Amino acid sequence: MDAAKTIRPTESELDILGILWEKGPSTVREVHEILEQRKEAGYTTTLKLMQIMHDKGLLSRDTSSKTHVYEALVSQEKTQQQLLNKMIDTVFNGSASQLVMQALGNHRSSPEELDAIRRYLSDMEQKQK
Amino acid sequence: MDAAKTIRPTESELDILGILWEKGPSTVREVHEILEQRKEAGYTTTLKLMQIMHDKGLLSRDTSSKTHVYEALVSQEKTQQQLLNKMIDTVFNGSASQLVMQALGNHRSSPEELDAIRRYLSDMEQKQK
DNA sequence: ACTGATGTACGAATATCTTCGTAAACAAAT
DNA sequence: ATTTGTTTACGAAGATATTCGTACATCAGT
Repeated sequence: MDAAKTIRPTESELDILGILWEKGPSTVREVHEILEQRKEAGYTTTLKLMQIMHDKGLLSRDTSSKTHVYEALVSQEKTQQQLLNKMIDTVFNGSASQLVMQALGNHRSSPEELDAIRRYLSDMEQKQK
Repeated sequence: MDAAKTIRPTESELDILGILWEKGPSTVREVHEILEQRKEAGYTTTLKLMQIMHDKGLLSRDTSSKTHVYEALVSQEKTQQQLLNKMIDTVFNGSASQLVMQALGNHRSSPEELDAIRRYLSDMEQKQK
């Protein structure tokens, strides 16, 4: 199956990846400052975590200046797919549409978002014909 | 925030919950037999896991006969919501629609499923008016 | 040169998850 | 009654993840 390695970030790693995807390349302090707003965390904890992620190949690191700059090496899209598929399989009885409806009902999206989804569905319909 | 306890099943626990949601109340052996088809697992491992889940309050247990019968105590819907929200927050930049489109593109759903989603969207539109 | 602030490296303690061996209880079959 | 197979209970080892203290390096301001 996946000769391309499976991406399995832990919870904490995902938190950090999320920040890096949004902010782009960042220092430990920048990541930490955002992380702190969401959860209790010591600075060295964040540092260690990011070092481990670098060891695992999840992050790249630019050490040219004293303060290192980290960047996500795994793509957000691949990770999303990976997690979605796993979730659909185990929690949604294999049905993607079940997941979709749950997601829409839940977090009620803005009208703009719903429109985007409608357009997306129309496109898919076109292509099927 | 969530005075109602947060549900945080582990990976393995989710596998078992998935089976119990689908099959309903089951014995360890029944669960194990299905689990085995998907992954390497020893019987006592499954047993232990289910005992732990019972301790945690994730499963109920009927011990009236020698062979105990377990049942999921956490609802599939609540768990789905919980996991979805977490995922939307960390991996999808807080955008439910981004998740939805990724899910639809991915696992391409059957025409019937897509129709169901369209109907669902129309319903939402109605209610907004 | 000293001080304080900020950074990395490292190691280790803690917590959590996962796996399984072994023992004891029990029932069915011989 | 003894054996065989199935079950639960228990404990502990092994794996993995998380947290943080401490030491050392570096730089800016005094």
